[in-house]
Amino acid sequence: MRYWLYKSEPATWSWDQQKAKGEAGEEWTGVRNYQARNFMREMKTGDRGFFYHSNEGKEVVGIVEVVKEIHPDSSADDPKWECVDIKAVMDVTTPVSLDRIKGEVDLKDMVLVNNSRLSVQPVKDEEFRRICEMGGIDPAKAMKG
DNA sequence: GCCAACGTTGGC
DNA sequence: GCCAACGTTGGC
Repeated sequence: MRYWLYKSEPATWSWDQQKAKGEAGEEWTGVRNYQARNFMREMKTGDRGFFYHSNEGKEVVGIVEVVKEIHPDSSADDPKWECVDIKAVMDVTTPVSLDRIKGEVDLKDMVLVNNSRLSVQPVKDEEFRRICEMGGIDPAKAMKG
């Protein structure tokens, strides 16, 4: 089981829209960056992740899970662009802002802090657990597959 | 709205 | 294959 973080501008695709897709989930379309795509290639069904609102909010708002592994991105005209499907699992009770994350010594090495432009990124187990705690949710529940 | 960081493109 | 020019992302 690995953990990830997915960024989305709420004006484009919000956590509410993701939740509305329910158990079936939705394709994580629109990634046009090799690094981000390659991370999606490593994802397995059941992997958990954070849903992060970029630009507006700048906070972790939800927990998601991979429901379909890598496949062509239906929104792309070039087949080299691929994506996974993810579904919403639960809300983060108290959204965890980028400011708070930057304020935590234990989280200073997060990709989110050091490479602000990468839209799909890996999260370490300890980092995932810490942010769950900061968000007021039980890490055991958020992290179980 | 600005701009730093990063990625991509294309001329040579 | 280098690198200047340009485009995009996303925090501030």
